[in-house]
Amino acid sequence: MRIATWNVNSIRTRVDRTVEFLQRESVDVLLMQEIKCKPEQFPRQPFEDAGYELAVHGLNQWNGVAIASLSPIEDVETSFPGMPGFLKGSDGPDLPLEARALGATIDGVRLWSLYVPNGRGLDDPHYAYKLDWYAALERYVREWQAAHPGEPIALGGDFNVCPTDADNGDPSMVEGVSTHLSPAERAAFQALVDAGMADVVRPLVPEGYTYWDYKQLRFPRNEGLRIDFVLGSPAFQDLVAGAAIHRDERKGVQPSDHVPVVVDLDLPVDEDDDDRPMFL
DNA sequence: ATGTCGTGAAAGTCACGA
Repeated sequence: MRIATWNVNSIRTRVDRTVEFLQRESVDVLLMQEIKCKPEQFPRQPFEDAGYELAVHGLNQWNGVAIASLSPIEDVETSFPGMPGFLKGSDGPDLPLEARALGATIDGVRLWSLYVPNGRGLDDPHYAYKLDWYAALERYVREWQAAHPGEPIALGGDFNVCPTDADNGDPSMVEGVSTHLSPAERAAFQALVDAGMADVVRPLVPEGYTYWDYKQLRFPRNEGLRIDFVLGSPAFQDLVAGAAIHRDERKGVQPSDHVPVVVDLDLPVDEDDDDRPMFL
């Protein structure tokens, strides 16, 4: 099974090149972020014509996540338990949830398409929201793994953090000033790793960015960021057979500012039932 | 010059988010 995660930056603008990529690369499951539309606005037909099922979660023109899959999509959740909300100018619990998480089980693998809050600025309320969001996500993955020992789960998406200095090639990003680089953000990301969710791409693709700003010739200069990841539990890690970052998707007509990150899984198959993964 | 994008609302440009 081939899984990809991709911040598409508006699916309505990029549906053709998105589906072309899926077909060209034989992607079985695509985790999308920043679809920037409501479900009724999502361009379903090109995906369905290509054989994909869809799960879509969008509330307005902001954020929005979706999953396209050749295999059936089961047990869909539009937020993870404990996920915090956000409302500009408001504080406290029980704020409205944004469309930043979509969970589903596909071929026995629990998958999440995640769009972590950007943070906007170190003094911005959105930054505290980002850290809260990470902390809640860590609690969720710990609880899920405790409740489902030995089952594979992965988090794919735009994590809006450069975990290491090498992940920041954009000179406008300054330590101590910019988000994505702060010790607190890096600790929040590392806490997911410490909860068992390893970056399964890094060992196979040690170099390369996944995002280049549209401004300032960032792509031609290769001044990008590595902020899109697939993090997997130990059972998921055991399935990983390959990975790739598709840098060329930043080229051409109307590219997203992010590129797809792909992970190949070797799913063991029960000989008595080809549709049932062995680990279930 | 935040110099590029994408969206929606009001509008034939602006505000917002990234």
